[in-house]
Amino acid sequence: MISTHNSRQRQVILEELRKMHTHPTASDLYEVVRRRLPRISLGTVYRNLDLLVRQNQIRRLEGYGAQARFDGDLEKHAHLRCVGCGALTDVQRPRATARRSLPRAPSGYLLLGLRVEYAGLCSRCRAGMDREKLAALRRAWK
Amino acid sequence: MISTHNSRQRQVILEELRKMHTHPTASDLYEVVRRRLPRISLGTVYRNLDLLVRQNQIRRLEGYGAQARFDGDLEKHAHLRCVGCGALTDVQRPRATARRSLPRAPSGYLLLGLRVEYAGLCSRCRAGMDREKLAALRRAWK
DNA sequence: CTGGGTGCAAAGCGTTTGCACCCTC
DNA sequence: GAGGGTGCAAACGCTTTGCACCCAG
Repeated sequence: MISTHNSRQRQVILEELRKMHTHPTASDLYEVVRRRLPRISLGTVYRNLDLLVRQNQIRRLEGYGAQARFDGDLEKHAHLRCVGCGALTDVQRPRATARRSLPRAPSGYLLLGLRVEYAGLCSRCRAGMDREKLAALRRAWK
Repeated sequence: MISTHNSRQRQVILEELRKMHTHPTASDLYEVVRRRLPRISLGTVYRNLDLLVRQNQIRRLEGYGAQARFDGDLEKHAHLRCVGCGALTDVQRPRATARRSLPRAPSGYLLLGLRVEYAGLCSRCRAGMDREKLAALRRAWK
């Protein structure tokens, strides 16, 4: 991780992301950063998030849902996503899913690592869900 | 999975997806289906893929990269994604990442399951990559 | 004849990019 | 004064949607 000079905007983006534990989208973060830098543009937020990801200073979380989310915490942890509302929560990754649980790589491939994401329902989404729909969800994830 | 009547278009989309093992995007599939139904529209492909996903007849694969990909194979398996070109390959999921490797759910949450995705480099992408970049990739996935 | 499904085109939405300007070194 | 970074707005790419039409039951 080559640490280059950070512009004021980049610095603030990084600080704010590290403070948040909600895995914000680019525009969530834009709203927060705007309180300190009222003239910043959304484009700048995107550009700097990209740069920070490339420098391994933050992580981009992709997966269900269209929008990318960002994580300022580089410590090893997994995410639990509510399949109802999309909320992301940090969880400890169980030992069983350690690095050695890699499969045999198909020929020619170099294996780098794995990503694990858990799926669940937060209490709110669980409450507002009828029996039938819940059963369908359980079946889909069986 | 309530099996309702499938329109001709939906039937062909499902058949063609099940034949393919490339985890096509919607427009990949559109091109293929078009050979059998020249007047079909991309919108119809999207609508039917959505419907089939909701009916648990196929799976939508999301993750790195903007485009969703679809999988007609419902058998339990994991995917290996080339971080260079985004290609997806099926891999057997090692036993270590079985259902029981679920973490303790945060309070209020109902855990449904987990998704595992492996990251790697296909031979082509590996070949065209300099030492430095490869080292950075290894670091990022360590 | 009725309703779900379709083709078409336009709109939507998150993200990227071209460009002129503006700092900082 | 040179070059990276910025604000702004337009463009982009994938996906969704409104609408009139069509066709099977």
